[in-house]
Amino acid sequence: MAATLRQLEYLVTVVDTGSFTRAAEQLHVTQPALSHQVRALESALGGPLLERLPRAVRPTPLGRAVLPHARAVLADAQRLHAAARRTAGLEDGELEVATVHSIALGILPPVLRAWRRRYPAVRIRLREYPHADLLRAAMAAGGADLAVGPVPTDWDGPVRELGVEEFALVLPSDDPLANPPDGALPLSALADRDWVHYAPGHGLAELLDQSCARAGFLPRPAVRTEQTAAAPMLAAAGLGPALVPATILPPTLDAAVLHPHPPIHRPLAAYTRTRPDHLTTTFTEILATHTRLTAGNPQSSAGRTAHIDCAD
Amino acid sequence: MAATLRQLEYLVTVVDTGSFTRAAEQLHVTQPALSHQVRALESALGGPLLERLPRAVRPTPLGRAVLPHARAVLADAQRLHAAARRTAGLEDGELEVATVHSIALGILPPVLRAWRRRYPAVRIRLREYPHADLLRAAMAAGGADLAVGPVPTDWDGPVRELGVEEFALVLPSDDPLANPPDGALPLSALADRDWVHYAPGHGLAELLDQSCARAGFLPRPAVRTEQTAAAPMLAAAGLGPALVPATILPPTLDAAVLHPHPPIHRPLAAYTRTRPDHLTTTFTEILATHTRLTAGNPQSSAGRTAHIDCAD
DNA sequence: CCCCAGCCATAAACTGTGTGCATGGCAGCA
DNA sequence: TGCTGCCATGCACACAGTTTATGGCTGGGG
Repeated sequence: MAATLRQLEYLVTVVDTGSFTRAAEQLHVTQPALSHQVRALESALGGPLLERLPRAVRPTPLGRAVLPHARAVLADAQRLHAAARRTAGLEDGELEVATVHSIALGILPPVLRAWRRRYPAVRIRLREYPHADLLRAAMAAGGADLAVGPVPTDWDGPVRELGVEEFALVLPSDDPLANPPDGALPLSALADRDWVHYAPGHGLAELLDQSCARAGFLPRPAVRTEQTAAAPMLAAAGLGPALVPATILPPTLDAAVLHPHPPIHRPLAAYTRTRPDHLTTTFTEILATHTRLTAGNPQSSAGRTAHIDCAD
Repeated sequence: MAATLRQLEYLVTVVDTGSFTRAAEQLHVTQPALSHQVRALESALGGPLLERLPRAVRPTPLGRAVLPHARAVLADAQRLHAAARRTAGLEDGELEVATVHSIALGILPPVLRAWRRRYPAVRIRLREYPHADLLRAAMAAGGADLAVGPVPTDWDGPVRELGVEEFALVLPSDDPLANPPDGALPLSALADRDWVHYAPGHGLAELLDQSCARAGFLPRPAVRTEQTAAAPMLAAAGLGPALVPATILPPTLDAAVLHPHPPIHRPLAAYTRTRPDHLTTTFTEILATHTRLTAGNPQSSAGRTAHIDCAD
């Protein structure tokens, strides 16, 4: 009833070689098999496609009408196979990566640069979420091929741990507390300050609140920003202290950048729902290699580091 | 090993419906058949194309790379089937018609006009030959879908007779023989004239020679033209008498147009190698309807008409 | 926690399709 | 005339596609 790719290939080869016998040789089938398939195609399309002359074949008007389309179908099929090969060989394709805003700002740019240098033809598509819980939910629902963010809770797919992300305190350069001994400052020293806070639902709002709660106070918000990148800028401008991932700080920021004491860390991971394919695996390797994180496992430093709930 | 059209259709439908179950319904197959075919396609292309989520399916990077090509294949296959339908319905396609020069000049133009009015989308491709024997040989060798010309000798394919083509004598208007009684002139009256002849190998050269031989003389050529259409013009200009198919005479020719006596006819036919398809048959019907030929069968008038060898 | 519905995968049996071998018919050539 | 080349047809077999039956997993509701 419907034409098959094989039949179309047979027809085109018969026309190109000018004979059933030569086409059969070229296609490594027997002449009767070929004859039978072309006949079936003629039946499917409603009439003879080829006129069988004593020493040649000749396309009929119907055959001539159909031939260019047959060639197009076969060319498309070849492109399909070529695209599959290229994607498998990391010479084409697109990977969808989901992450939280701060990681998109801090950790991923150098990783994407390295990726682009190594696999220039494979595109990366970024999907950003304001909170690690939203990231996790979206990932569970199929929102991307790979998620990069705080280690997800109750995740039964493969998880690749990347290391821990450090947080920094940002104050104006001329703040009285801008130069503490060894550059470390307890959060409690800023208990009476108004803070550069994050908008409700932003993962770092939750992290800030919890960290301050542990230091015995509730941070009063001077301003709430939805943009992670704005926090250090606002702190530098004197709106109040900000707690930000160290990786998002611009190198040229004119501000005091201090270590919270005790340190505030957050373990990060790359995770997928199912066993990742070659493309996803390769990206994860580049990610692990080029990520500017503190090496180590939060469990091994649990005795000396504040253990925080992982949120963005 | 190789993807099949069916597998590609299955893949695209699963992606478009978002589920194997719905795709199976839409395609009128069972879900396991669909599952099995998509699996086979994944095996053929070297990896998973779809990620099976609990309530959805999601294309993998490989699947996403392949999908546009799969759609292209299916679209071209649809165009192929559509082209076949259109050609069968005389809404598309191209017919190759072989003929001799004089018929291309005289009989075919009004036929092609009528064809174009009736089937505007079906193109006609003309192949012209100087001699009916060349036409016949080319047709035997597959040179066109349909031949229109003098009835071929020893032809075992289908032959459709179209009627007989009359020949006319052309003289200058002021020729002493320009106004014979009842417009008929025996060829012998022009025995001492130099004639507008045709180039060697031109079918009408042979016809002229034979017609004159029957009248008892050999025509001396004043000029030999390769162009059939030039003959009446040269005769009108006074180069000598010309014998031409009546159908090629322009309506506005300033010349004496006489009937040879006895009349010179030539039976014409349309012929194919094998049983013609619908397109060819329809064209032949239009040809038979619109051809400006003398109705009749050369056999029925054999007693009163010079029977000539058919050449162009 | 259990039950149910929805969804996809797998196995086995059956049906449909593609292929090779054998054979025959036709045309062209020596 | 005989031989070769070429395509079509018939039959048997192997492979591919499909259905029926079954099972496993997830999510939602009681």
